[in-house]
Amino acid sequence: MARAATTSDAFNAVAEPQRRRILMLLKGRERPVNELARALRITQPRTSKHLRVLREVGLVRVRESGQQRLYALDARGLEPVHEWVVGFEQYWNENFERLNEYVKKLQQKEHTDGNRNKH
Amino acid sequence: MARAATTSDAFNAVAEPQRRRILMLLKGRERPVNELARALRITQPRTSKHLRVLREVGLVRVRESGQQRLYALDARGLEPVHEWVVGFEQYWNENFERLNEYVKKLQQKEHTDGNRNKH
DNA sequence: TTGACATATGCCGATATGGACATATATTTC
DNA sequence: GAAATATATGTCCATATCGGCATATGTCAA
Repeated sequence: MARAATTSDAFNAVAEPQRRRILMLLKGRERPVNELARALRITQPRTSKHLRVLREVGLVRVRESGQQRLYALDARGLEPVHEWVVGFEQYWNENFERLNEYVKKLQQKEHTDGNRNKH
Repeated sequence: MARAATTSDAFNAVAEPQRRRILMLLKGRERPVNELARALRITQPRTSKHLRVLREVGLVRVRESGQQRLYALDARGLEPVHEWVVGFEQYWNENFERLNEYVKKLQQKEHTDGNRNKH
């Protein structure tokens, strides 16, 4: 078996930088494929393929509008990613606090040493 | 060019389910490789390889302890992922609100129709 | 030194990837 | 119907992936 398919879940889908950019471009308003391709400066087929992945994991919806297909963000699929990563928020904050404490200790130590030298 | 290397950034690193589990197991306390392998029910070499990826993107730190190598979580690398996905939080909430509005409109319409039928 | 234990790495195989290109499909316009 | 436009898809390529297995490396203990 190789790597899990990108189409398997949102985690894999957003691992691709271009796809992350597509999702960001779709914030607020829906857009046709060509507009996305131009904005990303990538070919139209490539854009369509990224959109297909995003469609398959449910991060975008399509709407036919004449000749065009308008893609819209459906951010709900990002909730699992959000939940997962939020579960780590305390840990990087905690690390930050530990670092602060460490720096304080260092400063205290320096202070003590300085005093020792004076005696 | 093929798919972006998993070692390139945190987004790719956490796209792998086993690696996400490793990070979750490392919440709170550091663990040696074999313990992780047993917990995940995967082979030790596979575990070591996942840990290597996590090490290279800076999501874990290693500490030698005699025969063992203790891996510890370094969650700071998850901050970019957090920031990115938080930027979409409003959108799934917004969708939720839109759904609510839609339901309200439906109820209003039903109410109006009900009244119309009465006349 | 030898052996037991813990971990990392190298190689192989099957597969999925992202990109480029050509082309199929669908819609609008003339 | 034919041309123009918008999009999707199929094929080919180079490469990276994850997994298994064997094995190298490193550490401790007798």
